Amino acid sequence: MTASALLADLNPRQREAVEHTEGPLLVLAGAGSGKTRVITRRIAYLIRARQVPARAILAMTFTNKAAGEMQERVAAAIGGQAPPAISTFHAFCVRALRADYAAVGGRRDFVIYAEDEQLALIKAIAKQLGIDDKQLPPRAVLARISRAKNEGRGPEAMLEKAADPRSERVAVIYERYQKALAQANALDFDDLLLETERMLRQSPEVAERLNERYQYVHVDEYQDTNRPQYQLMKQLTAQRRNLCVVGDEDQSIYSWRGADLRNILDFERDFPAARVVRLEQNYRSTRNILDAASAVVANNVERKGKTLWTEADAGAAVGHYLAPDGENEALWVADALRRQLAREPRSQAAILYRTNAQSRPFEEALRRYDLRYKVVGGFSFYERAEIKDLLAYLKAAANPADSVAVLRIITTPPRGIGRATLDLLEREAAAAGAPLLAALARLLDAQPTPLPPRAAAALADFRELMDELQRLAAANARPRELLRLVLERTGYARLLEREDTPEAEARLENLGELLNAAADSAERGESLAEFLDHAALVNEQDDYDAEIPITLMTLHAAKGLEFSTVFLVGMEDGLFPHARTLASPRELEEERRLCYVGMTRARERLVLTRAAYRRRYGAGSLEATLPSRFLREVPSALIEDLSPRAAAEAAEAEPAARGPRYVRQGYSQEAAPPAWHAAPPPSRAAAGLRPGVRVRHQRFGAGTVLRVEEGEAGDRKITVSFPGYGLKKMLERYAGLETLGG
DNA sequence: ACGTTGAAACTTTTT
DNA sequence: GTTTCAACGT
Repeated sequence: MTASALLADLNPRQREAVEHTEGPLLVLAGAGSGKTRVITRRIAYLIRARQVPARAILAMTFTNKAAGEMQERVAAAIGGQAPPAISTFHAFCVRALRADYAAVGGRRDFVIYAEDEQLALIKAIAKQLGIDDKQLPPRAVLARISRAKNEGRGPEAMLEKAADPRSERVAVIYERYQKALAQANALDFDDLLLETERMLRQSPEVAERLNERYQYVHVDEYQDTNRPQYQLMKQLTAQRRNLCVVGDEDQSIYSWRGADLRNILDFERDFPAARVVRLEQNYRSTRNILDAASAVVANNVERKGKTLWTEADAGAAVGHYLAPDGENEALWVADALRRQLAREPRSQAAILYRTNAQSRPFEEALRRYDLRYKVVGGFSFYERAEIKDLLAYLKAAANPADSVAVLRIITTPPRGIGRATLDLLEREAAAAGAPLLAALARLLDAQPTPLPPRAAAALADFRELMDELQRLAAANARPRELLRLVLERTGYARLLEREDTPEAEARLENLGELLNAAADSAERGESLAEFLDHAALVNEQDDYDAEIPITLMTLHAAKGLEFSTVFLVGMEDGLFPHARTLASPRELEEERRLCYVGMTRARERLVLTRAAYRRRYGAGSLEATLPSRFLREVPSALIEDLSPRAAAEAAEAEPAARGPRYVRQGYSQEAAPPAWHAAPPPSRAAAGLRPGVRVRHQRFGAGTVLRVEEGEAGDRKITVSFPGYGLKKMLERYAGLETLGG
C-alpha cells in the first residue's frame, strides 16, 4: 500500500485518528466503526508516511488472537518490511522482565504461574492453615487476592481492612501466597503486569530505555485494561506521550477481571492535551441489527451514551426462536445453518453462548447434520492434564524451586510415594523454609534418614531423575530432549499404552503433539524458558479457521470478530444474564454490554434463541425458563418470531404479508424449521436401519442392530447389541447412530 | 500405596 | 453430564 492509499478509503474521523500521530489520542470507537482498521492503518501510516522505524512502534492487545490478526493486517499494509512489536500486555511484560528484571533486584529466570498453579498453591496453603475448602473456596480466595493486587493492596493492607474473620483468613493466605511465589521464583499473571510497572517506576534507566525505544504506543480494546495496565502505559509513554488508545465503553466486558472504566474517563485528565476522536459510523451491521443492539444497551444507566449510525439498509428483521427445550433449540439452529449454507456456501456463521458448557448440544446437533464447525476456547491444548504433567517436569527442571510443579509430578505417574511420605516432605519444607526438592534432599541425606526404606528408595529415584533433568536443562538441552527423557524414565507413555482406552489414545496423541510443539519451538531457536513462557501465555486454540463456516464460542471470545450470521443462544434469565449477576446492578449492566457485543458481531443476520424448558446441568428434569430480559429490550418492531407456532398464527392472520418477507429472510416455507413438537430430522446416516446393520454409537462404540420396531423413521425404538455393553434399547432419533454398512 | 466407586457439587466470562 | 473428592478394598 502506498502512503496515500493508506488514507484514501477512510472517513474523515478515521483519517483524523490515523494522522494525529504526535501526542495522546483517545479513539472512542463504536462497534463495527473500523477500530482495528484505524489502528493498523495508523501503524502503517507511521512507517510509510512518517518514516518511523517499525521497531519504534508498539501495540498492545488483550488477546493473542487480536495480536496475531493485527500483525497480519499491518504486515499486509507495509509490504515486506519487518513488522513492529504487537503483543498482549502479558507477553510484553514477560519480555521486558526477562530482559531487565535484575535492574530492580528481580530474578530473570522466573516461571509463570497460570491459574491452575495459583489454585494449587492456594489449596496447599489453606490446607497448611487448616482452612476448609468448602468454607473458603480457593477460587474465591484467588479472586480476592487478584482484586487486591490490581488495586494496589498488599496482604498487610488487606489484613488491616478486614472486617470479618473470612477476610482475615484470605489476607493470611494472601501473605503466604506471595511468600510462596517468591520462594518458587514464580510470578502470577497479575505480577507480570505489576512487576513490570514497578520496574519502570523504580529503575529510571530501564524506563528511559523503553521510552526511548517505543516512540509510538498503541492500545487496543482500551476499555478492558485494568489499573496496572494503565499505569504501565503511562510509564512507558512518559517522555513522548505518543499514546494512542482505542476503545468502546459499551463493550467493556472484563470488569470482573479488574478492567476499569476510569481508564477511559481519566484519560483526558492524565493526558491533558489528548485529542479525542469519536467513530460513530458503523460499517458492519444492517440497520435493524444495529438498532436492536443499541436499544438493548441503552438500558444501561452507567454510560456516557453515544449514537451509532449506519448508511446500510434495514436488512432482515432480528430473528427470534423459542424452542421447546435445549435439544430442539440446538437442532433448529443447526437446521437453520444447514439451509443458510446451502443458500450461501461462503457465509461465515457463529453460535455464541454465555458459558463454555453450553456448547455441547450445539456440537451434537451440528454433527448430526454433518456440518463442519469449530469450537473456540474451552479447554486449550496446554490445559490438558497430560500436557500439564509433562510441562511440570520441564518447569521443575528449569526451576527446582518450583514446588507447585514438583508436587504435581512427584506422584505422577505413581511411583510408590504416598500421603504419609508427602506429608513428611511438606512438613520438612515448611520447617526449613525451603522448596520441596531441597527438603527432599535433606531428608534423604539425613543420617539416619527418617524415611521408611521403600519411600526412601522411591524418593532417591525421583531425585536422580530430577538431577539429570536439571543438568540437561542447565546445559541448554532442547525441550524435546527433556520430554523424551521424562517419557522414557517415568514410563508415562507406557502406562497410557497399557490402558488401551480411547481416552488414553487421545492423550498419547496429545503427547505427540507436545513433542511436535517442542520441535517447532527449537526450530525457532527458542530456549527451554521461552518454550515454557509460550505454553503459559498462548492459547493454542485461539486461532480459528476461516475455512470452517461455523464457529462456536463464548460471547467473551467473540469480541473483536464479525460474522455474516450470528445465533445468540440460550437467551434466558439465569443463563444470560447469568444467575450470578442478577443480584448486582453493575454486573447486570456488564451482562448487557456483553449482549451488545454479541449482537453487534452480526453483519447481515442475527437470530436470538431460547428454550421454554431446559435441564440444569444436562441431567434431571426439564425446568421452565424465563425469557432473557435482554430479549424484551429489543423493540418488537425489529423482531420476527421464527417459532413455528408464532409463524403459523401470523400467517393465518395475514397470509399475504408473510410470504415475501419470509423469502427475503431465507426462511421460506419449503424449508420450514422443525415444528414445535415435531421430531428433529432423522440422521441421514441412520436412514437404512434394519436388523443386522452395523452401527456406531457415540458412547457404546460399534454394535449390531437386532430389532427395529414399527413406526416412522426417527420415531422407532431400536435394539442394538454393543459388545461390552450388552443390549441397548433406544429411540432412533435420540440415539445419534451412524451406520457402518454391513 | 493406589485404584475403584459412588456421592456430591458443580458452571461464568480469560491473560 | 461432568468433575471432584472421600471412603473403601486390595
